[in-house]
Amino acid sequence: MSDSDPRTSRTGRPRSTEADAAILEATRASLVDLGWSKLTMGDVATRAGVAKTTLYRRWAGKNELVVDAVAVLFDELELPDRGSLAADVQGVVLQFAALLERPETRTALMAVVAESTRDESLRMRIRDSIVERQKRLVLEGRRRAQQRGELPVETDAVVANRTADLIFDVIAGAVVHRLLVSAEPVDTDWARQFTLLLLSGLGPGAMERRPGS
Amino acid sequence: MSDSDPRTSRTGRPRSTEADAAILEATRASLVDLGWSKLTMGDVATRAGVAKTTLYRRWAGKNELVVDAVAVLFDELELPDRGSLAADVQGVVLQFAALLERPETRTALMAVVAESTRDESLRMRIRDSIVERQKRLVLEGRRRAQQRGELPVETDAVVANRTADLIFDVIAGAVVHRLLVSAEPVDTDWARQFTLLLLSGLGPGAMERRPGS
DNA sequence: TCCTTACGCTACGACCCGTAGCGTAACTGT
DNA sequence: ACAGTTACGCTACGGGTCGTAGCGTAAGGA
Repeated sequence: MSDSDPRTSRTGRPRSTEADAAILEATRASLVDLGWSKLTMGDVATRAGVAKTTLYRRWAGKNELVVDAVAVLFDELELPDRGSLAADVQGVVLQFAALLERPETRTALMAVVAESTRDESLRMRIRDSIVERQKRLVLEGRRRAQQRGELPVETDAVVANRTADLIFDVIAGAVVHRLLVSAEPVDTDWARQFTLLLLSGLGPGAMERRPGS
Repeated sequence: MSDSDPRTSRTGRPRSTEADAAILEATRASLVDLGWSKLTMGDVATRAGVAKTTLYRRWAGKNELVVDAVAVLFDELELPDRGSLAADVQGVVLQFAALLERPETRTALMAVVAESTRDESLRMRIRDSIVERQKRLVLEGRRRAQQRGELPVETDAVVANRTADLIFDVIAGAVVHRLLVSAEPVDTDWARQFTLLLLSGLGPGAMERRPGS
């Protein structure tokens, strides 16, 4: 976020929160219409009904602005209890795919990641506002599976954390790659096949001990 | 590639192949130094010792140029027989990771993918010059595993193809996500853990029937 | 009321874009 | 050898975006 700690500045005119919202909304809209490369600060300012200088007072540039504009979209991901680990995984895969189908998300995510390869602070910004926030889904899903007895209870906290990171990268990575690189759809069939692979692996006999549905 | 079919134009001065190579090389260099957003056609031309107009005679713009400049990097991936499916997977994961560690690759791949979300022809260009070409690794690895008896021989060709696509997305996606989004290293430990997950899954008892290290 | 900060607006030099026009270079067929 | 054809390097151009500075005004706090 554009650091707006109320304790830092108590005096003077406060920053307009409506402007903040309008700018982020305008950024997403502009992203849909123009795409990343043709998105300009001037255009966003016009759409938001705000002066261009106001944008630069809050964000250093295009990168930071877009990260903030898109980060909130990921918060809508949820993990309703579907009764089994397989169903939960499949559900979150389809949800994540639906999120990435939205033009502002797919465009912005990849573009910002691309830019972050040369910008350490931007990379951390992405990590904090997007990646770390969504690991909650993995942790929640695993917790439930353990309660159901579908997964062994991890004793070593370090190993447990590493495993959660791994699973997160595998799920998110596979969906992103399928959708944005391979350019193929993520439908129910694919989600089911992927879930099966994730739970059972492709080792010998994997296809025979298939978990429920 | 910049369509250079020798049959189309037999007469006149031929296009300089040295210039082609110099331009692609200069593009990669500029990508390393400046990153995607600050890379300009003029800069590439200067580095290549070529007129800017020459670039536009061969490529429509930045996107197409960068795709061609980076595509060849992926061809260096190989799959030497390491004796087991697990070892083969682990090997290709590390190789792919090493490729993505190179600044020109990581920057370019993500940037071009981002741009492709709004450009159908660019998406196809990526699919053909990068994605499809590298599926050979999956097919080769599975063929070997089947010969060793590690995997069942697929009878249905359609299913077999779908599975190959899935595996490709999972492997490539996980590595890309780990490196570029989560911004964590892909080392031997991670590769081993990932391989174990891919082969055995995370279902009940998966960790006990681990395949040969 | 004074102080402080945010806002909208305008203007600016710097840079990059993509194209046009020109003269020259390289290769081909007769 | 010569004309025909295509690629090249170079220069110049209008159009657009960048990021900043300066100004007067608006909105809160002491």
